[in-house]
Amino acid sequence: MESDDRVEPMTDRARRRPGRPAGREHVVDRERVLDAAERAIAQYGAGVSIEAIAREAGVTKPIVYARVGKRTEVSDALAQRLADRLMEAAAVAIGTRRAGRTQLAAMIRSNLETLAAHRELFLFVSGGASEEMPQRTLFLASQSAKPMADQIAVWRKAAGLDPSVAMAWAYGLVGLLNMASLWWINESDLPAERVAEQLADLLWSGLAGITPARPAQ
Amino acid sequence: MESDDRVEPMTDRARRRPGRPAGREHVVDRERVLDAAERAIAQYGAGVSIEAIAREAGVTKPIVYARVGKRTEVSDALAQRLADRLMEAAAVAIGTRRAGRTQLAAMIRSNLETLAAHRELFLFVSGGASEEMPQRTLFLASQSAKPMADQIAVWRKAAGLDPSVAMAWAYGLVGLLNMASLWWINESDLPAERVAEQLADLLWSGLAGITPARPAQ
DNA sequence: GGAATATATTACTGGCGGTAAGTACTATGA
DNA sequence: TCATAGTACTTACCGCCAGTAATATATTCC
Repeated sequence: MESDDRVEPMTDRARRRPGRPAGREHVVDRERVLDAAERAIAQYGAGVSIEAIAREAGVTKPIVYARVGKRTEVSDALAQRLADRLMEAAAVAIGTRRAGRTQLAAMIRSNLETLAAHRELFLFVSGGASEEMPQRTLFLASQSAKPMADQIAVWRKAAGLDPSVAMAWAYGLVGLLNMASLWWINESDLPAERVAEQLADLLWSGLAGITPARPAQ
Repeated sequence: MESDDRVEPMTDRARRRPGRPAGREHVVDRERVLDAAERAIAQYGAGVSIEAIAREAGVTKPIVYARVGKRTEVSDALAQRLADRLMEAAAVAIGTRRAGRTQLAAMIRSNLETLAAHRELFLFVSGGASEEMPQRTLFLASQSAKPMADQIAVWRKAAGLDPSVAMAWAYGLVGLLNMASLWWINESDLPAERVAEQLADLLWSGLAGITPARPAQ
């Protein structure tokens, strides 16, 4: 409700006249636009408009299209950033730990906390909607799943087991982490560490222990 | 460019004049609108417009709003239907099998096949976008996760184990099934049975066996 | 028969994604 | 140095769609 004096198509500060600006470089490059997109998403939520992203970057809408592309392309670029951040955080969390249950729990926890820290970005990226959702969701997931699948295949081979499960497992694990994170972020007040332990229990030991193991039921 | 004779706002067949129609019942009820929504989604994809849904139902847009509500409410109602269908299919697939790995694989397979059969509906429901995505995705997930969590808690208690893992596990499992299904539907040509076996391996026995680490296992 | 009510359609508003048209600065060649 | 081409912005616009208001016709109640 504030500052609605007339139509103000550009950002309040830094109004620019039409035409080429004085200087020889782009006024903002692709990375700056994406930075601005992240800020705008953090501020306005996942439904943020391209116009708002442009305003945050200090330019107008067509510049966003020129530097990055249409909405889905913005989303893909940010998905890449988010996936990189997840992998990086996981690497840090894993640290020097030996592979095993403890390492797994650390990885899950870092995933929970990283997604929580980039909550709206996560939603923007996974909420593209439109016709082509499947490709986009899978694209996002594949950023994390592909490397994971490689590692799984290596381990399985080393253990003398069938490595062809790698893709299904990797996508499944990514889905598990995403959904559990979404749930934890929105509806749970347990500490990240505890949820990570619970999920590590499931993933490390499996469900085998939970059924009555006896007759009946 | 064909058939652009005037504005033709209603469906081609069954044009209706404005005003209350002759008869005392609603011309279509809520369930019919939702049926039409499913057909329209199957035909036009997840990005289908409300107008197209109305047309498929043989009515106009405001009727959809009167019977069901806005787009997110249509999506929620269909999410409920899809969740019911998943549970029902799972119950049939499980049949009389005893709880165990085989039962788990049957359940996963039914999930894969049911989602594949309702591919576009699945995408419509999980692709709402907008500001309130988290609540909506979780709402959808919770339809499946809540009953699953109850069952897990029962089993864990019966086994003398901590039942507080139930929620995290249930949401995680739903996420795993959804993502793996999405991957399988779009990118894999393995038979459903094989993927179900692979995922059952993971969920039943866990990851414990895969690390090279030691003779652990 | 006429007022009140119920049930539909048509018409409109607002906003947004995406693009075309217009404007101002820079670079290049005579 | 000046004209011409090219570049990098802005404004203006189009089309589509979600959601709602205004309107038209049928039924019900007195």
